[in-house]
Amino acid sequence: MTNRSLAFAALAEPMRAEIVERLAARPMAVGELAALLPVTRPAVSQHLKILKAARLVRDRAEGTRRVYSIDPAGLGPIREWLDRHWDKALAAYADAVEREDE
Amino acid sequence: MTNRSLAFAALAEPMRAEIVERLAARPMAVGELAALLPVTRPAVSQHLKILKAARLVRDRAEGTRRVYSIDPAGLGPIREWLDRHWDKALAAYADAVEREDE
DNA sequence: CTCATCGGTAAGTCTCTACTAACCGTTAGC
DNA sequence: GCTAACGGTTAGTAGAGACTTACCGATGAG
Repeated sequence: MTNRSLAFAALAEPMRAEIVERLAARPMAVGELAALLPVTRPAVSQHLKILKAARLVRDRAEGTRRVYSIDPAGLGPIREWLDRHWDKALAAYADAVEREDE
Repeated sequence: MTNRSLAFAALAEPMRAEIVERLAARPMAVGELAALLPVTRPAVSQHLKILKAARLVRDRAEGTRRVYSIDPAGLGPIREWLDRHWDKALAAYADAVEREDE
């Protein structure tokens, strides 16, 4: 699976999207996140594992706690893919309109 | 489910991402798509239904054929969401760095 | 060293989804 | 009207994944 599909799949899950929103506001530890969300800590841990694989979050050790924050790396590929294909679609559309004028 | 989550979930499926890529190159009918992809026509039809619900594709009738093309409408919400939260994350990060200097 | 806290992992369950085969409605040409 | 082509829908199945409880390793305080 491509890294881009990993990122889309990660963000498709509403709970993971909310985790990203929380971490975007400020970095947080796992237990802190779990306390704010309607799921158990292991569930949060599993979501973070998936977000990390998609390079959407990073983590750093801080004593026994692991503080997670947004990783900008995963965003690039999906932004680029979206821009590329939608631009292509618009170009193809403009092309079709032009051809109709003939 | 939000429209944004619909769009992310739609694009998370590799087969649907490929359908989007094909349609970005040029609008196509359902059977035409199915002939190019390693799945049956009903599968393509179901994928298109999901992409249409996410407003990522449109369709127009053309005789008995239905020609599908990219719909720009679904792109906006996800681009906006990505930009908003990643900008916020970067701002929060800059803020944290600044606080460390104290 | 001991014990509590923090967090990742394993096992099991339940729901969701991607797919195929079979069917049905609709349009176009003869 | 009849028939063929096109495509959406249904029913059924196999696989993925989101969640919980229970467990285990690692760090830090006393």
